[in-house]
Amino acid sequence: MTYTIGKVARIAHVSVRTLHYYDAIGLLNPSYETPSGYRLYVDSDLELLQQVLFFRSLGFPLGQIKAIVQSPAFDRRKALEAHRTALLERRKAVEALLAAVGHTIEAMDKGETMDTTTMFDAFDERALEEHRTKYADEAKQRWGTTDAYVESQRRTSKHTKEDWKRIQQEGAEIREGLATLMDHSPTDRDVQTLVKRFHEYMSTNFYACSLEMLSGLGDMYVSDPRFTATYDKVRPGLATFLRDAIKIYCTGNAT
Amino acid sequence: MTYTIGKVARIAHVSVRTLHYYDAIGLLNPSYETPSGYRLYVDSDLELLQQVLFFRSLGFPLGQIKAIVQSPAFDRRKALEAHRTALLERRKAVEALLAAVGHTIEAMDKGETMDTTTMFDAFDERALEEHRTKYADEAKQRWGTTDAYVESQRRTSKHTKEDWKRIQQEGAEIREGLATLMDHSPTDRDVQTLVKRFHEYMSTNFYACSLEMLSGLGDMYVSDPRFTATYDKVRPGLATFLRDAIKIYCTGNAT
DNA sequence: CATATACCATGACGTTGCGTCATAGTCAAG
DNA sequence: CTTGACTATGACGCAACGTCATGGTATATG
Repeated sequence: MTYTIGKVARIAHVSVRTLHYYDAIGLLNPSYETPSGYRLYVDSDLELLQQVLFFRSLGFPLGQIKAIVQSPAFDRRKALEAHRTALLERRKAVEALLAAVGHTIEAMDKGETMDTTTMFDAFDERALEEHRTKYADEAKQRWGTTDAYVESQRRTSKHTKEDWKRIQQEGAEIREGLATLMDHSPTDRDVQTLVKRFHEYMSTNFYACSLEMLSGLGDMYVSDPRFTATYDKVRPGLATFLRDAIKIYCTGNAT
Repeated sequence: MTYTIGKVARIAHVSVRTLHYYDAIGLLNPSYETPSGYRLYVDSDLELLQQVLFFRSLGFPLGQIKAIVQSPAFDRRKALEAHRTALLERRKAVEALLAAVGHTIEAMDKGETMDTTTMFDAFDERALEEHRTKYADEAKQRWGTTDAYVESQRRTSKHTKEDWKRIQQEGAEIREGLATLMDHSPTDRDVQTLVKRFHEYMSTNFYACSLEMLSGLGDMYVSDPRFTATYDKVRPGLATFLRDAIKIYCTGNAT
């Protein structure tokens, strides 16, 4: 019993184009063809197609499916586990996006409007939020408390629209100040004074910031593109400069 | 102050190619260019780029980003909500894949091997599982019990490798039998006898199957491509035929 | 001032899995 | 013999760039 391409399409509920494509990429070549060049599929072809569709339904890319169905020795079990891992990562990625969108909506509720500057804020604030949560999690694990978390919640959620404008203003001032001092060494007295102000600024407006957290924040300014961009836009290299200055500040103030 | 494309790329941490692309699609056109055709970006361009990257980081497609950043009147809030909905769907899709992969791995553990026939089983079993769970959920909602679920778990998880071979064998027999009777009416006595056997087969080997559930199963054989393919491969039109026969069986046996 | 080097431009192909024409040959029925 | 249903190949389109390839430009240096 042989089937023309259209019949196969109807039986398996795929489009003719799909079968054309699978033939073209060598995933499923019909066993026979008529003198006039029509594709003819047989039962074993249909079974192979079922397998293909099965793995497709699990989200495997066609390239892998080809490897899986065409070599019986292929370790399907391992492929499935690996695929599961990949899917878990995909889910994590989507969840990160969801969190980001959620934070943005929140930020909009606070600011009501969305001009250029609040944009930046929302952008940076997301990174900041992640940083804080990360530390809060670690703190929770180490000390079994959620105090830091609770406290920080209190601090950022109480800000009014006016507050935000002021906070953002002061942040810009600090950045500008640092930018004009970039020709000096990060150890420079004036620079260190600004870092101190930055530390207080963070602690006052965002969340109680230990020296350790501040240090981590400095690293993030260099490693997280969201922050780096904001700082480097004021003056290229500013992010790195601030991180170095923070490191020195933290070392100098360590108990 | 103007920036060449390379500088912008470094500041914003994107590739030159990306800026080329954004220029090409009209998402971000530099404000000036040198006599020799070099792109020159100004500060306002950088700010626009920041906005673009912001929305990109939320997972928006560039086409939408273009609309968002280029018309100030655009309702960003609504766009965000809509995007959130889309992300939720994406997460659901990934989770469905994860469940499917999980089921397959389980099925492999049961069968230890993965020949052609167990493949089908895993394929169909997934659909079956979804159907059962759906009904279990509804049952839970209606009667506040999880009995159906628990019972089915007991029923399917107790099968040995031998059992599965037998079950699969009987399933094939029923399908074959129905296929040879397809020229008759679905109301035919022999057909109805086979449907009864099918009902018992399902109840014995899978889960207690009320007439209502059986009827739903019949619908699924036509609407869910995973089942339809399995049945139509035996003989095209078999899925529909079985559904019709099931309907009649259910009507005839209704209390 | 000529050259080496770093930076810029445009063009085009590759990626993933098909959908969607466009053009043209083939087959069975009336 | 015509018509309509079906088939074939070929090629563009989509999303968001990465990655050459080819060639002009700006700048620092010997």
